[in-house]
Amino acid sequence: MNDIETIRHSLAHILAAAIKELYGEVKLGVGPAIENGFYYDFDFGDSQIVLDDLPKIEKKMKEIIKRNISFEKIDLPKDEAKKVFGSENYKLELIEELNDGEITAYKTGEFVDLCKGPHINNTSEINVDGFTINRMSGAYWKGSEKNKMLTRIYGVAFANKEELEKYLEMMKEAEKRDHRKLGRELDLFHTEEEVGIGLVLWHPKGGILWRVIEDFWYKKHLENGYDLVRTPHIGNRKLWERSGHWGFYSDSMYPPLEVGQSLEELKNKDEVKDSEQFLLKPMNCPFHVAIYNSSPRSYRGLPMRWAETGTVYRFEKKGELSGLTRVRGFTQDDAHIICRKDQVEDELKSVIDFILFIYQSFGFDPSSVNVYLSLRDPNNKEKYAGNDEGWDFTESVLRKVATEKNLNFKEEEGEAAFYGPKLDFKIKDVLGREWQCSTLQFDFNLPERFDMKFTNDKGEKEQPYMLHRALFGSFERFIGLLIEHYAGAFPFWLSPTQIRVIPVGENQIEYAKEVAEKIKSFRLDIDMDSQTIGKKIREAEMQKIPYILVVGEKEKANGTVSVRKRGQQELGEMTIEKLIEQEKLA
RNA sequence: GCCGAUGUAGUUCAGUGGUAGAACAUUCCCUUGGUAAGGGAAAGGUCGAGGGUUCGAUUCUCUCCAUCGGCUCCA
Repeated sequence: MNDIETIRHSLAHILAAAIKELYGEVKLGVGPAIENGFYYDFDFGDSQIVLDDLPKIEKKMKEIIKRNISFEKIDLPKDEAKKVFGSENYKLELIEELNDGEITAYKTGEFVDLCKGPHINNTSEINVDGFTINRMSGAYWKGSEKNKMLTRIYGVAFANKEELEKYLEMMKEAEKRDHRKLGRELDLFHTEEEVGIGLVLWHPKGGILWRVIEDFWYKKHLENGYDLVRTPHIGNRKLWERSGHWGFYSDSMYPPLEVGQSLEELKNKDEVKDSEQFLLKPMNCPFHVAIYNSSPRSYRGLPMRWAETGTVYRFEKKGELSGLTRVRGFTQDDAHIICRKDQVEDELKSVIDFILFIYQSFGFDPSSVNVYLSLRDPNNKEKYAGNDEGWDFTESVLRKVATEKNLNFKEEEGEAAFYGPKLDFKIKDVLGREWQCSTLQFDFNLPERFDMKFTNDKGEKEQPYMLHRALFGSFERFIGLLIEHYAGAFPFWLSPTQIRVIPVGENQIEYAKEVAEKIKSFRLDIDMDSQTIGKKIREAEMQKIPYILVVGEKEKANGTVSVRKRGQQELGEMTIEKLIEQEKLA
């Protein structure tokens, strides 16, 4: 029995073989198995391929599979390999990087591919109904935008037709909980071109959702020893020059506001005199550093934990924008912790605890959150700020606390920020894409550039350690993922509308108002439409409101309500007091 | 930014080389109802934007814009 991974990888070879048979002059890139399927990169040269070509390719693959040809492994010395792949420039590039002795290829009929395996023995082991070729896109050779863009063809593959169909069905279901779709259906937010792409407009229901989350956030930060700070949306160019953003981050920043003339003068194209430039902040850090540097600091005052829900603006490339998960204006739930070396470990631990607490509070199972320890690229040390000693210490202390906190993390070399190592927490969206949310980062850059100091217990000036951290990452992204996580059916405490009162007929409207008055501490409304009860129930269910209170003549006479809980049948008739007690509403 | 796809009413979608239709939503009227759609009427669209071809373009074509899926990048 073959591993599905192996089948997927073998299918990638068959895809390449099919392309070779269909298009001849194509150059091969690479073709690995991936989650749920496989892909292969091709350079089609001058000829083009479009989406409509995919069925033809799939058909050719099935034809090849039915030939029952075997996968033969071939060991090749380097020179031999270069001969075999004579005109395949991408393959030759890969061969150059391999050591002699490691080079193997697999032969499937006439098709030979550079590959270390493993593979299935024969194409007959593949179920022709278990896969489909469904997508294509561009992809840079070796993942670098400096290289040529190849055409990547994707397939999804499973052991058999049933599993494939189950997967496709699952993806269709997943699309129903897409936050962009639910955002519209539940009237939470929208974006539009006239306002600006990547800039989110939060509707009343989205606004209250945000507010509830934000209130929770403030409360928990105050409980956890943070102080709150508040900083502006724009800052003088000089600040961003000093922080290094002007130099290193300029392609992600909105261009400067010219503040030497009025808008009127600008429109008249008047000459600018004595101009100052201000930039929209892409990060809050330099402002927090400025607060720190505004007065001399003592070791006794550390750690300082300064939190701010700071709205930042980044000029993301158009093709990178996506719903709430990737936008141009977003609010980070930011905090900076400035501390002594001997405090670093405890601070890290408490941030990790805080992060885990947040996930628990919003119903995310820790196993659904992937953790990454992002380290320096050891072969490319010169591109990082700070010194070896600092990096060695911070990388090892991050690893230590992550281990002690039993985080199931993956180490990734070369993924650190230029200014320091970090621990990243990523959540998958409905389409399986990972989005970085919580992050815990060291910064060697700003303390140095802004010459941050404190006086230690020996009376000497010392540079503090600076940690950046965000729990949600950004409100936008986190709420987007939260919408998908709950499929829009938020728990009671988060629901924009918690309770809807539905009078059966117009004779109960007054009573419905009395009921509403009794529970006005909750977020509720009354559906007074002159519609059938069925219609109004349907509407409330589609809006995913947790509790529906139906009041008719009977309830009015008894001083009760008929309760319907979201997604369930009736809970029955009861008094308001009973409902609150039974359902533990607060 | 790059590769591919898509763009018709608020939403989901039909449709056509002779200037557009449905359902739901909206407004009004009738209905006052008992747990997922009661009935009727009205209103709503420079068919993404701008060029080109044509007697005539929403339809064909080009450019641009936006959205979606990837790539790169990222909270």
